[in-house]
Amino acid sequence: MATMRDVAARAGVSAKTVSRVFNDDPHVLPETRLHVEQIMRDLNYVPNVLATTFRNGRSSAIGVAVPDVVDPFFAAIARAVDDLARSRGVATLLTNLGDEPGRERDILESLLSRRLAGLVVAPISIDHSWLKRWQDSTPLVFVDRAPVGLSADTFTDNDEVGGYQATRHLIEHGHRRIAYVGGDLRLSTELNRLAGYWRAIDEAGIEKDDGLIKAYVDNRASTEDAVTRLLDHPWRPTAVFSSNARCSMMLLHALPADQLAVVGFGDFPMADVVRPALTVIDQDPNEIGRLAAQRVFDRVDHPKRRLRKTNILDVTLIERESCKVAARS
Amino acid sequence: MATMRDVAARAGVSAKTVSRVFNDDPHVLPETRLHVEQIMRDLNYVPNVLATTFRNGRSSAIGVAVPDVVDPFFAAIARAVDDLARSRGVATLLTNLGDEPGRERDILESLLSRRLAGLVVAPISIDHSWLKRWQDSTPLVFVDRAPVGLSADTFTDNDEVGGYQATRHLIEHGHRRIAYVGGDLRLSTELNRLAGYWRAIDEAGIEKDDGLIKAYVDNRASTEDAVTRLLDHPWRPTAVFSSNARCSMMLLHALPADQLAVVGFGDFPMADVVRPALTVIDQDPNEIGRLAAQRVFDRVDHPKRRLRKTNILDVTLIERESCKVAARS
DNA sequence: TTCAGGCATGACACCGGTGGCAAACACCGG
DNA sequence: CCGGTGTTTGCCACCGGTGTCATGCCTGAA
Repeated sequence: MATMRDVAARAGVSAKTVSRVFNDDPHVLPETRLHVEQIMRDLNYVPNVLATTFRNGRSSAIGVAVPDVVDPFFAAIARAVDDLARSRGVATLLTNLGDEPGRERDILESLLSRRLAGLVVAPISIDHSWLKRWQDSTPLVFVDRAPVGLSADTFTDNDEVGGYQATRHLIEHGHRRIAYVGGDLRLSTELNRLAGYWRAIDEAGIEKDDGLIKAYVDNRASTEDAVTRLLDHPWRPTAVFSSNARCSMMLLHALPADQLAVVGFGDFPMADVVRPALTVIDQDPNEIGRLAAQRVFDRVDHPKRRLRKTNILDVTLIERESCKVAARS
Repeated sequence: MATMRDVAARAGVSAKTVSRVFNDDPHVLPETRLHVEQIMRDLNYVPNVLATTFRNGRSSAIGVAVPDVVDPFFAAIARAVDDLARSRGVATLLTNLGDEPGRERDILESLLSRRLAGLVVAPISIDHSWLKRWQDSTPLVFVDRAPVGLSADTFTDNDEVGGYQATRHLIEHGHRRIAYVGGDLRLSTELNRLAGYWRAIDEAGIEKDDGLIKAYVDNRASTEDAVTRLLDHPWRPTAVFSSNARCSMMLLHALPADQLAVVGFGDFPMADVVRPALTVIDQDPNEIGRLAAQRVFDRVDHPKRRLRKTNILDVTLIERESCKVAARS
């Protein structure tokens, strides 16, 4: 690993001159430049990014932290951020947050202490007040879920409206007994989607039944359990609103075909290929990622420009077939 | 952003003592320790990881570079690496390589110049000789595809055998006209799967027909084109071997239902839910990721231990239904 | 001839944590 | 009371680029 000083010594110049050559500083004699460039090639010189980053206190890379890259929704967000960053010649460093809210802080702080140019995060915990001290040095952009105890740039979907649309759509197809299957209700996304569900139920004058609400469904076992209970319910539902893509995918595994009408929150690969093709509320993760990355760069380029912090994106219902399963009584 | 020296000044000790407190050095008086810890809390001190990394020339994080995190196969590898690293308290930094082989070097070098503890890479280019100079300073582990022009730890699937098994399986179901649909044939994985295909075809005494080979299928348009051409083929195939999960997923979109029997290389979410459920060669990306991460740590812990570099993992056929579509003539 | 001004180049400090070594002090047995 | 040992703490240099300022040289107008 040759250093700048190694190159300098060989070339018979100072380290600073090598630095200038590398950074295309015009104040270098063409012949000096050529000579130094030759030596750099000879020694396979690669600058130590760490030293530069350390010196000026800021890296050019941006960070992305999502709950789980295996989830196609988050993978798409990460990919969109990467695409935009790449077009600006900036590297992207992606990290999994996992499913333990307690570890979120450690993971994010480990990213932040690398002095990244900015951070896009889809949070899993419910307290972000500790991030305050990082805010003035690093642009933070939240996606999917809003921060708690912190004011920061946020791009979320209109979860309440999505939940409402999905449920409303099932009601319009003649369903009155509509179940809700979702994940962790401490998360704002889940809570808002459930709120939208209740609003649609309420508006249609349907009697509320907590027995149809299956939350904290997040693995195969709990999904099967929820499905069994729903099908055994004394007044069995004819339709289900699945509140996230993970649940939808697991439901498709666990649910006997054509038993219940389904509308899912969040599109995913193959949702249009399964039979019946799944009707979904589409979230457009690419757009979220793109906007979040754009915002990071806006904040980097114009530190004091005032921008709307809270941004709620519209969701759209993609009608396929799963909503059309008959509402047998 | 308080530094160690800020803490030291406030606590009336030297920076070194603060460093010792932070690193649980036993040679600190308990009362000194308590006092310094108090000041650290007061000032919200967070150590600059960059400085430490820079100082000792090595970070504790490991890097993962894959073609595309949206591809569930690579996402699963990344996730498995992350899981193992996490259990050792090591951070993982994930990066997309994208689909331009020419950019691979820049992206990897940008990762490597961050002086990571190790790098797991699923490469997209066909020349890795330039990585030689990094090898003695950073453990490199290749997954999915072997490096070209470089000897390094490698964990790949037995692509040739997988291609053979898939094709053989279709032959056993009575098919004689079997098409191949795959991606970029410059990649060793694709090439080996095709080789396995040819071996099975050959062994069964089936006449070779290059018209049934559709390579470089990598987006929706080229998939539809390939399907159209295959169905219009004078001697139309009755089955398809799809050489990667991406292709399989696109084929499921483009292929009219029940027209052709299909066996795909690589399982993916929903492959068992679509109708007919897709028969696949299963690659177990979790195992690959786990082994690769394990190898990185082995290399870090025991720099001179001798280990088998080339590791080829067995693949297994998961029989579902798509292979059973009748071989109509 | 002289001095201002432009240009190529170099010396040096600095970013922040830490290894190596020495200093300061306590304590012990002889 | 002394040398030796051990413990706590501090000083200094270092990692590798780069910002700042200084130096030396050359050109051209006064």
